[in-house]
Amino acid sequence: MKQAKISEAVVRRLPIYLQVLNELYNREVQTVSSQELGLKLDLNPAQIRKDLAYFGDFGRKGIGYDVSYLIEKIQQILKLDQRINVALVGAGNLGHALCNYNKYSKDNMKIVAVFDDHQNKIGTMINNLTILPMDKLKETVQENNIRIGIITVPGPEAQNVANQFVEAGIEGILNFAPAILRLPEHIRIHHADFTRELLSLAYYLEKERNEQENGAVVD
Amino acid sequence: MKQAKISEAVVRRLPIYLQVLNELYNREVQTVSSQELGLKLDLNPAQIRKDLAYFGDFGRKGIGYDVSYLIEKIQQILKLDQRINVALVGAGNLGHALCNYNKYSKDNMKIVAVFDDHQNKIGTMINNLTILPMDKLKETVQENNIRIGIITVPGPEAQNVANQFVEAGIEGILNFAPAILRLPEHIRIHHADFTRELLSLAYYLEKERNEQENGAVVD
DNA sequence: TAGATTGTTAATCGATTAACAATC
DNA sequence: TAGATTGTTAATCGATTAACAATC
Repeated sequence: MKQAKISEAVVRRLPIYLQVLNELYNREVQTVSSQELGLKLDLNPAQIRKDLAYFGDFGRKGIGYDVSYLIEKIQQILKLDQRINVALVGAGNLGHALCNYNKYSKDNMKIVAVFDDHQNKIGTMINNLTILPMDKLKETVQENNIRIGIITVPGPEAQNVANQFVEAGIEGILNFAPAILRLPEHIRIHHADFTRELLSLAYYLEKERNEQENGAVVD
Repeated sequence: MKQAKISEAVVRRLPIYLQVLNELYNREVQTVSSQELGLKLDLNPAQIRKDLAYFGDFGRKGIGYDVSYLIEKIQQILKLDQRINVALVGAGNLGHALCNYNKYSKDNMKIVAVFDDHQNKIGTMINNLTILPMDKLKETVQENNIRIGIITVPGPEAQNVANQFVEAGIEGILNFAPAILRLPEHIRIHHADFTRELLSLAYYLEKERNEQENGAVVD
């Protein structure tokens, strides 16, 4: 309802709610109940209600939630109602992919600057953005009110890039590099390192496809 | 120590341990304590010890953990000691990026087939892989013992691709598309949808302005 | 031996779920 | 009104952390 300490688990579910709500909106569904959302997302309806109730009374008893109203509210909570400028370092394939995503995004987060330190890339274009050299990072971040930095460089370079982002005054970092980063307390960092997801996925595979008698791990 | 129910939270930390251990290994560090790991990863040392103890007695009292031994053990736990073949659908920039990663990976997970349904892409190469049409998916998966599928197509196509993976007999899916997927119970799905990370990151911006510390708000 | 650090049990903390009065 | 569904409190479940005997 009011200000309580919102746990990270709750915040991480908000974008998921937003995703399914957008799908409903596109199908012109007006109203949805926590039960229906729970079914779609494999979540407990009570959890969904509780999550949303941290931020306000968005639903109507006996009715459910108005889809477009709830979308609007969650966008506000996630600060997507304000323009948030993003910079990206690392103009490889992954960097390209993220910049492309830009074009289709209808929310207010935009990659507004791309950096790389390879001479052959500097000055070339990704979509409508010119790739800039790293020594332009700080001034660009500051002049354009850039608040989030995305790192798509190889692992060993990631810490260095992160440091430069911090130095430039960024508030949050989204890191795609397979690396552990050390950052000051006040910088928020999220990881989008797909190797983590891929390796943990492997854990859940069946024991062995080829039935080759792996002795139980006992010593 | 033995077989207990391992929680997902534990499994998701294993790749992170592996990452930091690999860094230590590269710096030729022989031994590491849970305390040191905890410092690097911002995790409680007791948690790290407990996580590892689910799978065996890997450490030595008074000494710590042997880095290369622990790497080996975690790789076994994650099934990285066996070859795991992966297929990827969606040969865009993101697909390219993941295939490139392949080259540098020294573990046993490999993307061995790439699919796309755009005529202009079919037959062209990514690294050493020829892009195949979707109607070759099932036979390729089955003939090559492919167990994991990666989805890097646009959101609206993702469910369809997922269905085809399931049909082909895949065990797990890593989904990069911004979409909610419905899948049978027995299929493990992990999300690498960066929009989720990016939107939840936005939530944490601008903390400073909200810093007005109003104590216990009760009504 | 003295110091360090594990593996593990017990205590704490936090998150999820159930239940239900309020109410549309 | 009767049926549905919220917001919220209380109960449950699970995960994290502290503490410490065992031992290298």
